[in-house]
Amino acid sequence: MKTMDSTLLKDFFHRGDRVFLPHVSVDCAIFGFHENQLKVLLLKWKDGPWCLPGGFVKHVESVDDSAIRILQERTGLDNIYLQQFHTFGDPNREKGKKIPDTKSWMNKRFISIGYYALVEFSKVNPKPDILSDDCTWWDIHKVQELIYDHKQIMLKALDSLRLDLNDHPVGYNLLPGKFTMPELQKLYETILEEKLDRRNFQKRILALEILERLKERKTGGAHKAPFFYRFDKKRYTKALKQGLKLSW
Amino acid sequence: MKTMDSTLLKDFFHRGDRVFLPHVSVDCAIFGFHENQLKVLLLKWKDGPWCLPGGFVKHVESVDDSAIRILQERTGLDNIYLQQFHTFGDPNREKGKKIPDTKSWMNKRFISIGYYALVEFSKVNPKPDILSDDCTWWDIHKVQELIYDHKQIMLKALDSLRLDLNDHPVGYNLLPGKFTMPELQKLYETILEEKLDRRNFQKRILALEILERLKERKTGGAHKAPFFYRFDKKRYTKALKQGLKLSW
DNA sequence: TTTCAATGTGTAAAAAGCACACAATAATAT
DNA sequence: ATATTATTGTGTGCTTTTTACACATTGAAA
Repeated sequence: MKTMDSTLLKDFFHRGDRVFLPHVSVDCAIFGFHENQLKVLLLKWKDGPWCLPGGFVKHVESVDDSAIRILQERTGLDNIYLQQFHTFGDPNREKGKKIPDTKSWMNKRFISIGYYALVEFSKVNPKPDILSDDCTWWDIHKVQELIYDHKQIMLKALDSLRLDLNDHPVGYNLLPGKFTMPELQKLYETILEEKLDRRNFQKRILALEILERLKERKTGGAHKAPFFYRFDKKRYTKALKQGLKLSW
Repeated sequence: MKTMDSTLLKDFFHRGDRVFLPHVSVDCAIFGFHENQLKVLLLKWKDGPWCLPGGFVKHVESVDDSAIRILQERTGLDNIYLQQFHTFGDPNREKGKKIPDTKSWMNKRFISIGYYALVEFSKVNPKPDILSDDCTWWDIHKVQELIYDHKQIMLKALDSLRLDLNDHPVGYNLLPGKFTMPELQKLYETILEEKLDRRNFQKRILALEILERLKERKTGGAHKAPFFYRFDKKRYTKALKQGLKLSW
């Protein structure tokens, strides 16, 4: 196994540019929601720093498809909510880059196309890539130094997510199939980093007419049992397409 | 002159990739406002179709700087309002591409980073590039077929501009130093493709507190002379930075 | 059975958005 | 000169949305 890995790796560094476009990469900020906190999926390079999951664009592959492939490989999920948000093109963005093979295509300058993804935390099966030996969730507030400009990319992804909250509903991609109103509110509060009024939040969200209240209540916690809700997939999709007019 | 041009051109096709990154291009939708219409600056390839002004990224140049350079070359202007809005990465986006030199780097697949720019129409000095023989303003509604996916890029730029109207003021970059309220309103109406109520528009815009009314009025037209206004640069810049909360 | 903390629901006040009317005026026509 | 006309400047009441806040209900725990 180890031999195969290192053969693969050597080949990748040596002539990866036969498969992938040189100078172009894709980086993904994958967000999940767990225990009332927004999490981001990070990789740890073998004997190196943490970074965002990323990869390269095949010669006959759209950039969107590259992102989809990368996400599939790291999370095991298809059909992920995905948004391209910015392309990072500073020639010094990979300061400190040091690939063993100095002549490798990998040692060249890369422009990176940033995507953010929203996934259901519990469904993700984190898997490291060929360059890394760890792949785990981090609380977004506990993320320290990341490689290159990845911290900046992550923060811009978060900003974009916040802005998107103004014209897209987001819960469908981050919450389990059924959830309570307080849970949905916590999600919004976490993304916005702002406390919202419980009653007004409920009114606003229900006014979108994309939620369906179930007969079932969530029991187990102390205190009064809240109702479960689920998204009306059809109305939700419609709302996504035509855009909402919220303003948080 | 002709010889020098063709030498340059030949060199550009042959070994332009010594100067520029392969596979990466920048395309710009440059918008201006003239005679109550939104205009876009287009180039016409020698014996070919119309296209957006574009170019390539030098090996030691940020993508933003490439866009700034391209804009400078086409318009003669520095300090242009510039927004990166999307990166176009479909492998078939340049369908029908046919560069004479089949082995040229130019014949390879390109991923294009889209920017839109807002400029003061009257200050622009349109200049064709090495590949084109015409560079002129087009009414955005009269733009027909463009090369590759450039029409789609232009439309997405317009969409992005419309969205940006919700959190940025825009007039400063598109209007002359002093202008009347009806002129500013026409600009908004043109971008939004929607008629607005004169009185409510004025109230909303003035409430932003980024305008300064001058003593002077615009004379010459028939009927009552409207006041001139100008943007308070300081407040305008502040509003740009911190973002507005409009919703058109 | 009482207590506690969280949920479900409603209502009044404030703010923002919207529709609309009338007076003032600069050029033009008479 | 004078009247005409289209456009600008300004205000006001109505409607809708947002915001602030109160009270009854309820499931688990003490």
